[in-house]
Amino acid sequence: MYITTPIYYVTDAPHIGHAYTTVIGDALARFYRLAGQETWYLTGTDEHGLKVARAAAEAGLSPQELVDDISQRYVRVWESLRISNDDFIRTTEERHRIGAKAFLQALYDNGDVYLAPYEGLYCVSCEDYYKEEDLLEGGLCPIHHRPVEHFSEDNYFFRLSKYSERLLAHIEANPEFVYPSTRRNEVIGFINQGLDDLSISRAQLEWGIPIPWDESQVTYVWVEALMNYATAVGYGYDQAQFDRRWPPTHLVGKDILRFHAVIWPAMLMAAGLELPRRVAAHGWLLVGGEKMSKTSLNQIAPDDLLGTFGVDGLRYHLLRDLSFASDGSFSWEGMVERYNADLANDFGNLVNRILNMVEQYRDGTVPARTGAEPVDVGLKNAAGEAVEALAGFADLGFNDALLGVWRLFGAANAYVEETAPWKIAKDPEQGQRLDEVLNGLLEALRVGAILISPVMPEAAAKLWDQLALPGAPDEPPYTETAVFGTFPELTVNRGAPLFPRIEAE
RNA sequence: GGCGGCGUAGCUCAGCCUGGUUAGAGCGCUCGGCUCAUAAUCGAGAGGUCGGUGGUUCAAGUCCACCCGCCGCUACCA
Repeated sequence: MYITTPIYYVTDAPHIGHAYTTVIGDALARFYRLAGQETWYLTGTDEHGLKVARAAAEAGLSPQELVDDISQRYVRVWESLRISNDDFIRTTEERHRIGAKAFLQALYDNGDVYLAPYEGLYCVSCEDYYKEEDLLEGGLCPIHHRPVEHFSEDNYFFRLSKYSERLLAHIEANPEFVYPSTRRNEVIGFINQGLDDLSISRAQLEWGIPIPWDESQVTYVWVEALMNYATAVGYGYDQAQFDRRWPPTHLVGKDILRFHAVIWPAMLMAAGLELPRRVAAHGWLLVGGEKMSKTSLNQIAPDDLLGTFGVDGLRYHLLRDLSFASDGSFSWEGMVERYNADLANDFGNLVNRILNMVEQYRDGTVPARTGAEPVDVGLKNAAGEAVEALAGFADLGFNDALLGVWRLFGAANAYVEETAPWKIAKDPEQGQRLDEVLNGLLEALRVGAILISPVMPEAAAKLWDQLALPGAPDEPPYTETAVFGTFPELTVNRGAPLFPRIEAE
């Protein structure tokens, strides 16, 4: 399973919106690995184009210096969020340059590229094109209130129009190709209104990848950026790797769906490559709540949240409180509520109370069940259902799947109440029953650690350590390791609470 | 304007495609229990004219029409 995020444009510092996409991809990638599937997770940075060149000039840096700096920031943020990407592609890398040129050449050789004048209304101040209807009265630039110029240069065009029918046919034949269905409708509507050919080169720009057959032009940044998904896995220089990884599953924000669901597939058709398995577009992260409404999404850096919620708290919130397909609101209050209710109370406290009882009543060591005693089926069933719920990750149903996993913790808490170990512990004749109860609870924690590992790798690992289990919670396949059985006789070591409660100010 | 979507408990949402027991979940709230635990946990409960009107049907949150409110897409700003 080859999973990609968009490559992020380096004029933007990493913010919570980038983190949302990347955390989703990470949870998905970790899920597939946990399921035992070979998985390759790619993210990276998009580093060419006019805006970068301009930003570098403003900062008094060379473009390369600028992109080196910003791309490193992304690398560091993903490390701090425990993103498990297998590769990080930068479009200024040689492998991308080689691959992109090969890709362009393939389009050219297929007869899908031609030279034609690119005309438009151009504002010199903006250094940008406008459409007639976007201008103010009298043909003035809406930003600078200056007359725009009619501008024309020869560019290479990709015959996008040629692929309308085939794109529609593919989308019709593959209902899962564009997800969710409302976005699929938008894409179909867009194609139906007719596709124009796409300008894929720029003559007045140096910071980019030259057109292979005409080095006086560089590739239009969007077109070049899309190719990263192919060049990162060997296109044009390592066919064996490419064959092994392709095709990808693309995770994108709804704002860039069209590039991934129309332009990119058409390019792939022209290059003779298999289309992506799926292009999944998630909704926006809207900023609500008092503390954050004063600032914009762009200014919320993931670091601002890690101090209070921790990596796992942030990751859990992004996956549990938001629904992939629709927009969701992101608020400090919402995060605190969710953290306290699910992580501190339901889960963290469960871990703490169980380990505490094991230490108090059994000095940290509970004998393994012999198998002769009846296992309490309710707890075992709850674990089985939680394992089934996790499969929802494959359909991007993270919030529902997590709700399902949390039912196991609810069942374990209820089981504690029902069995009341603190009472049994006072009765020497019920020693065996106490062992059985505690063993079942430890086993529930062991299963839980496995199931949360795609979302909360840190907490999963800590819990695993506290349980003194060998190996790691994320060893595949979970469909076998997470089967509820007997917890081995180990001496647990209760650590600090996994999720200390956050007190409201 | 065209195309598409949404409006269900205080909050966030599921259910609607394939009409049919007392409309569900999580959080919040109220009451009760418990005391191993991070004032955590367990149980019970309150709370909804399912945006409005009309229609189809033995039966509509669920299908149809219209209306009101909100939102998305309608190409080259990563």
